[in-house]
Amino acid sequence: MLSGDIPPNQTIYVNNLNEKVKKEELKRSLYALCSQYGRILDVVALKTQKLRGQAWVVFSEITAATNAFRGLQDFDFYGKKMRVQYAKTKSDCIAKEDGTYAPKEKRKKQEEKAAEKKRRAEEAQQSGPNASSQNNGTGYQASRLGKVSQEHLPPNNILFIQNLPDQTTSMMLQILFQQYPGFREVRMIEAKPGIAFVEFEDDSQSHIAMQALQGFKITPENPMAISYAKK
DNA sequence: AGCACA
Repeated sequence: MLSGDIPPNQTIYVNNLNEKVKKEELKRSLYALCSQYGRILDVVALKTQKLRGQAWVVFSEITAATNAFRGLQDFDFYGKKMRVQYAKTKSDCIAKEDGTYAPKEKRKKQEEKAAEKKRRAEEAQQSGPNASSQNNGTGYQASRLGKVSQEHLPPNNILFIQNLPDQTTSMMLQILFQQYPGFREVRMIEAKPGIAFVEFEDDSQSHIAMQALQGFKITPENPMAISYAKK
């Protein structure tokens, strides 16, 4: 039996993800990586025992999901090969769009879970540690835009990236830029948020990556501005 | 391995 017997879906299910990556960074990196294949409506990732190492990326079009499905199969992501499938069911945010959203089932499920938990708690008659840290700092901050200087500079194997969101990590940039041949490294400066340097082996390779990722949005608010670095 | 929507 083939494992790819799940019908196409505009949501892809990704697993074999590196579980050490924090949820918010994981979501942002997936957003950034998957944006190349089309418009993304949502990225869902939970770090519960059952759901860590997995994520769902919801595209606005099935064709985009299909391209991501193919293009990202075995993609090296935080040191592990991404495994991509179609999601088995429709995402809530899609159901919400076409009016088929049925919150009742979910509530029922949640009620069942809650009831079960309560029952167990009552039976055990014990007090356990409350480790429910719901830190949802979904902070899409407005960028410190100001002056994104775009003067014309001579070709350089090093690229200068501006207008990055605050939470950008060098790993996130590596994931994006390493897809292009000749990639060497990313350098970020602690004291200077919002910018980075990305080095390639030569000018033509840096040029190709610049063309490919010019204006690329790590978050919807932050199209990156790429130029050659000054010599 | 594991298919959810805090």
